[in-house]
Amino acid sequence: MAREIPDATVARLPIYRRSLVELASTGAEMVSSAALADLAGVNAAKVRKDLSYLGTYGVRGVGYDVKFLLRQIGDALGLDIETPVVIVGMGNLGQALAHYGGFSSRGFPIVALVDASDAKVGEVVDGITISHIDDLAAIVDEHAIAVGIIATPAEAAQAVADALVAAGVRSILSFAPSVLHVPETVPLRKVDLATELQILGYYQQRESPAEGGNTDKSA
Amino acid sequence: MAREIPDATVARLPIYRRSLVELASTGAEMVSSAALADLAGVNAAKVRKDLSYLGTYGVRGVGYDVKFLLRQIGDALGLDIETPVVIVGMGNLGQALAHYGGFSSRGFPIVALVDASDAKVGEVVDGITISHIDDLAAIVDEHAIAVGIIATPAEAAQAVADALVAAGVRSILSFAPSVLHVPETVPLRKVDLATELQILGYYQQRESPAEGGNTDKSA
DNA sequence: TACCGCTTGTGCACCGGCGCACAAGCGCAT
DNA sequence: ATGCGCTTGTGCGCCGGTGCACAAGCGGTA
Repeated sequence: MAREIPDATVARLPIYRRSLVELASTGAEMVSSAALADLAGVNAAKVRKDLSYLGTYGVRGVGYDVKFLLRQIGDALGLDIETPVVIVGMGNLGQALAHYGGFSSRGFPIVALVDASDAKVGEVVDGITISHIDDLAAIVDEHAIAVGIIATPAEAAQAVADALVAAGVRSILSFAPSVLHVPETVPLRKVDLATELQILGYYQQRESPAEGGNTDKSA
Repeated sequence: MAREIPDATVARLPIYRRSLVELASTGAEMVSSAALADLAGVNAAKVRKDLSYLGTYGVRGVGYDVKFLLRQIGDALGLDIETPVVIVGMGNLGQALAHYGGFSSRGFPIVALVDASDAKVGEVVDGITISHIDDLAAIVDEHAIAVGIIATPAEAAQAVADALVAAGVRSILSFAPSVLHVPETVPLRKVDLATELQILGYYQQRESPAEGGNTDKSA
């Protein structure tokens, strides 16, 4: 049960999952590591090794059971239950994220929106009324919110992160272009749009022979 | 001149840059690797080694010249000139990205917006009129666009990527949750919002003692 | 001029990840 | 029942990245 899954593998599991969902919708029952590797854009050996961390469920000479594998990956990622999310910061990005359907459809329903500006509080976005950040703790508690998304300007990000942690959120996804400090027990991931472009700039300028150095090197 | 900067270092340069801009605005002239490391949330030795790839510009016993370092990093990332960007896909995410000021302010002005839907074409977002995707090649040519941002649904992403490459875009940033294939000469980076949440799900479920396994492990 | 404190630059050992390549093993056909 | 083809599971060598720890070197002071 207490399997230790390497970070690199964890980062790929959602990709496999996506590919498997697609496969399942075509009616496929079984899939080989080579076929899955092709869909996910990675090496076949890597697929096999990654899946072996979930426990071994492949059948030699045949492949993997698509549905079973989907359940295994879902379990590993904790997707068996819905994980409520709050978005902090209702600027352009926050509003777009609120409208973005990809979260809810993948088990991360957005149940609350929060902003610091009185002008925004009370406004309704995508069916949810924006609350004031001062009420964050109560909101997190009420909806049993596990994940906080930070979509504020950089200056506010650390204070928001602190507030989210204090309110009991268990992990954080930040879009703010700043360094954040959170307790070790709170997983934190950062996505910085401008940084991504700057990285591209380097490789583009070099007429790069290689990929842009992403976490996953897949094409 | 033909310095080979490791991928991991390139990914950190924008972070350093951000920290240095902040520092410069406080009037600081010099900065030590330790101070910069603190701001950027990384190890001091790593900072020194990273900067050494730019050529050596630190002074022992003193530190680095903030302005000079900023220029060095800017040069390495190709930020000396503006890099025009086109956004493809004017759904929620595309519109948010169009409004997001962080791109233009960092040397990546958004000069064109494109969509496949006739309903959207002609609409004005953030001062730019949405064009039809069929005109992509002409638009890229006219504005000398170097970077394409894909903000379409997964199904359309590969076709858009192909069109961007054919139109002469030199690098691509994709937000579509799908695997994309592009020529080796075109740097590609991917950001998948739902994937990020799923990864968090794993660590959260494990009451992780570690960070979320980001590309950069900094706090 | 000589010394001292501070900071850079880097050699080195370690670690995680990658992917080749092969043995182990399943199922089907004969 | 036997054998064959196909696919998994993994050992192993390799490579990039990391960070400690130390020598090299600058500037200010006496």
